[in-house]
Amino acid sequence: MRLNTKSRYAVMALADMASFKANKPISLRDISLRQSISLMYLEQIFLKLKKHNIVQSVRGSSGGYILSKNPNNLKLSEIFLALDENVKTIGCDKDSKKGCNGRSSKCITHNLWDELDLHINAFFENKKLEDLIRN
Amino acid sequence: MRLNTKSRYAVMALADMASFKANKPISLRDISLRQSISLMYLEQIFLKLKKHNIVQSVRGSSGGYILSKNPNNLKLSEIFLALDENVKTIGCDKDSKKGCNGRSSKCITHNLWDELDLHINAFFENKKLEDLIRN
DNA sequence: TATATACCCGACTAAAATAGTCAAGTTTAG
DNA sequence: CTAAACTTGACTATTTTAGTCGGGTATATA
Repeated sequence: MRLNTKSRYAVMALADMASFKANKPISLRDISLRQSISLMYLEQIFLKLKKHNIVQSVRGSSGGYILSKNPNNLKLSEIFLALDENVKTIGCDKDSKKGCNGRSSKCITHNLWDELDLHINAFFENKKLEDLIRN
Repeated sequence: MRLNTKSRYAVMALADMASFKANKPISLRDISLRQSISLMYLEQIFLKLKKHNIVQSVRGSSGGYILSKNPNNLKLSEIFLALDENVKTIGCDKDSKKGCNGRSSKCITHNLWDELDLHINAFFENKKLEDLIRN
């Protein structure tokens, strides 16, 4: 798998929004300042979050973003999915039916990576955004 | 975290050795052919495995490698450790006391990555090489 | 003893991924 | 009307990955 800064910052930014509980839209500029994340990078991240309907945008002056869901109802797995990061371990090509590593059948470790994926995805399936800010 | 081909190939190669159960040392050339892994790359991998005493080498003609332990006693976590891959999620700098992301205190998602590490490490702690070949 | 086989090991490199930046917008509150 | 804030695609430097290369050393066996 591959957890990069995009995923990490996305979770940080959303946790920031959730803990802030503003009635107003929250601007990326504010999140940028509070969480020490580059504004331009946040824009890139929120574009994806918006496309996956995790946040909604309000344009114009005094605009910003608001969470589409209640934090106790937003699974972390949804966030990773939005960033094309749906926790895939490097390993065998899941799509091709052709087997692994140029071989004609499944490789000896194939099932292992499948299990690992399940294990990790289960972790993120069971974590809600709310869990991060309760503490 | 970061699972790369080195870790993956290491597990494949060791599983190959375990399933072969030769009394003779097994040459990298044989493993290379059976598992479709470059010989030169295997050499690099086995160097590390040897340093961590996961395998032992027999030099010279008709030499090769033998497993140092019984496969039912070799945890996958040991293999990853040998390859400097002791499952670290990208995230906050664990060593520095200085907090995360240039901030003076722990970031809002700090505990999350700690938990994830534990979750993944537990998976590899509980898996033995034997588990891969029984099936 | 010759020699082929196989381990040993550091240095190097091409390709891919990451972590952003930049530029040029559009929308809308005040 | 203008400043704040979102929108979007393209671009790029740096780092990491996934190996290769080359020149060893050791030893079983013929």
